[in-house]
Amino acid sequence: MPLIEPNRSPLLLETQIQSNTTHPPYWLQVALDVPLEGVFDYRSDVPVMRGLRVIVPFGRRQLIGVVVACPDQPSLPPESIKPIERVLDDLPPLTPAWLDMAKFASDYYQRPLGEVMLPVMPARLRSVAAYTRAQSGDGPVAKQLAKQLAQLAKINKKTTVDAKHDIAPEQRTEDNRKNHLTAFQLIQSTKPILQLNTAQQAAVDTLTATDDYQTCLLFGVTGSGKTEVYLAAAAKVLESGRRVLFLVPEINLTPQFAASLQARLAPYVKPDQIALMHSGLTDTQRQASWVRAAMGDAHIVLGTRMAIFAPLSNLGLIVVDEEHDPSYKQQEGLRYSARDLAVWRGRQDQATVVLGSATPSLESWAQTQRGFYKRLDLPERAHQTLMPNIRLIDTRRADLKQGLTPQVIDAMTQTLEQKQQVLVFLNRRGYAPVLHCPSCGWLSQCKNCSVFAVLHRDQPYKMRLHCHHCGQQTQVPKACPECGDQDLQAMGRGTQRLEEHLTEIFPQARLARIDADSTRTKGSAQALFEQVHAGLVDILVGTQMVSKGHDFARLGLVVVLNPDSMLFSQDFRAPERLFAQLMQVAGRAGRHQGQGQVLVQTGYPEQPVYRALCQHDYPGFAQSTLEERRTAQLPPYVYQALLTAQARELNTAIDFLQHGRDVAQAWLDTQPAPEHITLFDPVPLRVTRVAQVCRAQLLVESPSRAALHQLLRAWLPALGTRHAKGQLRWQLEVDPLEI
DNA sequence: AGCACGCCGACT
DNA sequence: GTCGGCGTGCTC
Repeated sequence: MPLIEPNRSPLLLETQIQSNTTHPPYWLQVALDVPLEGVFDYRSDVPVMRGLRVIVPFGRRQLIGVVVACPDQPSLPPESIKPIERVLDDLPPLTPAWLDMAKFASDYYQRPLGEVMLPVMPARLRSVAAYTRAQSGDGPVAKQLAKQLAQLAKINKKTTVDAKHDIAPEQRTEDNRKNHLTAFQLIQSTKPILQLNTAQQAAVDTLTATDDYQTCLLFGVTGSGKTEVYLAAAAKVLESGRRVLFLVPEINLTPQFAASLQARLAPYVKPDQIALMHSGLTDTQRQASWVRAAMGDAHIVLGTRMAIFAPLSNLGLIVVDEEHDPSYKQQEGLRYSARDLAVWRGRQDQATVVLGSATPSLESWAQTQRGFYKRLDLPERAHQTLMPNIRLIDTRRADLKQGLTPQVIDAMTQTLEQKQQVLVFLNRRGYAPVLHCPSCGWLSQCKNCSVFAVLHRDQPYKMRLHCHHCGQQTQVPKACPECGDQDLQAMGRGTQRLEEHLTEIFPQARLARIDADSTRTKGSAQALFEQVHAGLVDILVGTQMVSKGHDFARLGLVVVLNPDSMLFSQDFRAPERLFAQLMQVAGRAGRHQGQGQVLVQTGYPEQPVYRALCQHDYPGFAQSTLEERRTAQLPPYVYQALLTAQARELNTAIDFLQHGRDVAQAWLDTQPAPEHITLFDPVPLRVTRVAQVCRAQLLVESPSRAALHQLLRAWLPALGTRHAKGQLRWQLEVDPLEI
């Protein structure tokens, strides 16, 4: 018994049965969440639409799968094909466009289709147990869905009767209420769309000029009003009845964004038509959002990378805010880039895609130069505030006091005298990166990992050693484990130690520290940020946590300490990341009045990345960096895939990769143009061992995407699922961000 | 990945 | 005599 009226969603009309067969048995291809290549054939007595979920027997268990095709003929002997158990028709079928996107992701990232489709759905929509617990009929999910759908109907009715005010919270389910809470709180701050400046208006005009596919790169410095452009474009798209998908890098940014969407788009979208999707929600909340998207009741979906899989139809606009942010790349399971899928989805759905950033990824920048993306520039700050003044302080000949140059201390003193706030940015948490014995040279190495255990001081005089890779915490030894010397020393500086030093230098100042340690408990980050906003903090010490999204009204000075460590990593993308990071931190200064000051303490002031930073010259930086990438044949001028292996013994991993390399080489030797592919040698990762497991990798490169994927398709099946007798795991990453 | 079958060690 | 260790084999 369907829980929704058959014609409630237009999707049901669009997705007619694909099969030409008009009599049973009907053959179905079903994608299942199992690590096996391909899809699985089943039979059914009734026709089943593509995109519907079904419960099927699989070996000795039952699974929920998605019907992806209804072929005329099965691909196996019919007698070996089992019948499906049940059709789940509680939701509209996933649209052909959605299924196509999943298929694309499956091919592109080399994962079985079912391992793409099912894990992106809320857990209970893919759990057999949730459907079969109660006898034949409605399991908990069905009941829950029925409730959610009834709620939606009620909301829709209410909002049409009384469109001005939202319904009272007590009429909602608990889940819906939680989902909407942040937006409710800010609804009183409703403002109309602001007057746009010329550049903003031009950007909006371009974004809304076509109903067809286009990708635009919105390039605008912090404070140039990118959000206004998104909102104005979204308003136009919503007005035309199409849906909008907003992607943001982090969960923390969704409440803020939800509030401004709701406040500023009030004339175009009702609060309950905005659905959130991110990993901070409970499964029930995610399910509610999923259902609203699938039913066409969500006009805006806002979320982190996972939201790219929202089952929205009729998409008109996809916004990817801070498109350069590495968190758009999933780092386990299906290793997708939500930004790249957004572009693909936009083309599929004939929607406009807007990628926004002050420091675009060089991949996206290169796409504008190739003419694939349109570049839209917002050259100035929207509220006529000045760009921050960025200066480099050379630490090489400086007389450092607790790691701070006299210039920095003077600037901080002045800023504090003017009753303005100072942000000191140090991307290194803990007290000190390593504990050291001066007499024998012992260092606090983690025993599970090939890194140093970091010294932490959570309360005064209460130290411990903490490994940031495996999480192990140990007591600080009273004496050197090697030579027994009792004079162990903390080497270097983390945020905790910096905070201590700043208390000594500025005893009258009120300090706060925001890093992963000080914000461990739920709500503490919020509380700390509120203190800063309320002016209860003079000096804020923080890691990259403080660099995103937050707009500090009274911040006059930003000090950046020891950024060089970020520059000298093996990764060719290090300068690009450093530029983006520093630009973002610098952008926190002086957003509301006066000119913000930014001081960067570095031992390498001649590095091009710092010079470009001082000039606020992203285009120049991008130009020269892309030139280097072209010369060195690095992305975006070549495409990469990375095979990584983990095993107890490093050699097990290396041997597996070497074997993989041999297999690939053998295949290449049969090809007409093997020179298009470069196979590198297997190498241990920079941090070779983590939690007693050794990791190694093998890089594969090609200037031709097609050639690379041709290799991957031939290669992966030959690597085998289980390998070696010892535990060995491997995975492939297409377009790796870090190598 | 699950889940079962299948043969070898210390326990009520 | 059994409970349970995890090796390997299969899943439309």
